[in-house]
Amino acid sequence: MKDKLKLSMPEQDLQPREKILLTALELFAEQGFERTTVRQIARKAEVNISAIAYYFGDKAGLYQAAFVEPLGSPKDDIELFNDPNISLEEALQGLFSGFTEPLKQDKLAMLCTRLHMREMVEPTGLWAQEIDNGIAPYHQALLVVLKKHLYLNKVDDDLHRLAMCIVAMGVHLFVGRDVIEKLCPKIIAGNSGLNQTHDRLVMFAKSMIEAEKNRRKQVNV
Amino acid sequence: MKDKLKLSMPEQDLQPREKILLTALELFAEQGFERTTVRQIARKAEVNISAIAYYFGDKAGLYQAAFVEPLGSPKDDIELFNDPNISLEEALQGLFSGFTEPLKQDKLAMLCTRLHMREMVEPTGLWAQEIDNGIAPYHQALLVVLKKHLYLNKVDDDLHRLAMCIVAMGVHLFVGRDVIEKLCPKIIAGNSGLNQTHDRLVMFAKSMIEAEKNRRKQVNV
DNA sequence: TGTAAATTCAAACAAACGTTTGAGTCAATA
DNA sequence: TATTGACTCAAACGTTTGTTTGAATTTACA
Repeated sequence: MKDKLKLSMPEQDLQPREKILLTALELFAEQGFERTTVRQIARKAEVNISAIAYYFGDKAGLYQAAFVEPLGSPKDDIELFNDPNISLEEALQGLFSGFTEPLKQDKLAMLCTRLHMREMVEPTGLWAQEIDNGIAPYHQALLVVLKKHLYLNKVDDDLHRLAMCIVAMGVHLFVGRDVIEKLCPKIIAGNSGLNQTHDRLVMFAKSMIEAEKNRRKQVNV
Repeated sequence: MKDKLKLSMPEQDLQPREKILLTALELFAEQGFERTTVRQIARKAEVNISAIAYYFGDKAGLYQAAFVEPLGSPKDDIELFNDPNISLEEALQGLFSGFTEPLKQDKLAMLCTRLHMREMVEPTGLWAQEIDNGIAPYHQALLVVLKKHLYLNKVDDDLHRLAMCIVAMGVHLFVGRDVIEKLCPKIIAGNSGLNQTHDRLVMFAKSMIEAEKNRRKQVNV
């Protein structure tokens, strides 16, 4: 196992390997895999091109490392949902924190999230792995919480629709970032604005769940 | 002005220019600008490479043409919102139809929408133009409808948040397509499934608007 | 200090990219 | 038939891409 990556972001006095990794993470997250060249990474990281091959084999290996290494496994977050005593409010708080917290201060977390979101739209090949290990368990955990709070005994398509719409609001904070920054930047800029956005997401999610509950009540009469 | 592009999708017996344009639209929409090569387009369209330069100047010109030509201006859709007599229900129906209808049968409309959504995540340079001409007016029109139905006299950040969350659900049908197809494909496959998704989106949006209305009521006591 | 491994470096590599060339083909017109 | 303009084609262009090379340099350890 490699040493745990230093989480401090001042990108100076880092070991070459870490400097490359963080620079690559930033460029991949901002520009995507194709638009980012190894020369650009090497230049910005102030290392020789061949250092990339030396440490990571090739560009794809670097991408994979940037994708996997900086963040630990997301299982901790998922266990949050598995707690049977968790309230709906708490579950939603935790869910959306995964989207809003990275936008606050932690540049590393933000870049990691951005990269993972990008993989959703621009699959590079790690996608199949990511959807199985990262997204699907999350979706399943959310389904379990929703199923419980709607008093259902099986997951149906409409529950999938509800889960998808709830997650969509969080995803959009990253996917639609450029648009948001142009149209209403304040809602993702600064801690207070983000906290307020977080509260609204929770509120909206709760209202959607309530609406779905009512719809099912009406259908079952 | 060029002749209007034929909207029929059987890609045979088309003029070379149209064949290139439709093939490029498909590949750009599926793979993005960078991953799509002019050779790939030429091969799939069964034309010589240099035909692309002949008809469109260069790759960027072809992309621009594929981005702009197939769809007319979206002003018709926006005028839908400007009707002062429109109900909230109708406005939301119209809004989400813009996302669900292209997924039904119309392959051309679906590719166009996908390409425009992709531009949001992977800006190529047309982005600034698209956000000004395509997205911003839409967002503004939605804000007007929401403002009216919440009885507000000015647009504030929380109204932006509401609008963003509503739009996010529609956008996610395209941005998260691959994920959806893996986790719950039925909600975007087939007309009946899409119709049901459409109805849920409207219902969720209405519940979010209601929640926001109640929140403001509580704040103002 | 001496030796071997680890790391860095400038340079070159083949392949793929977008683009251009110039001869060639075809249909229409005079 | 001769000529023009629209269009097609195989081939080559110059760049940039990711990758590799092999010698230099630094580091670690006996």
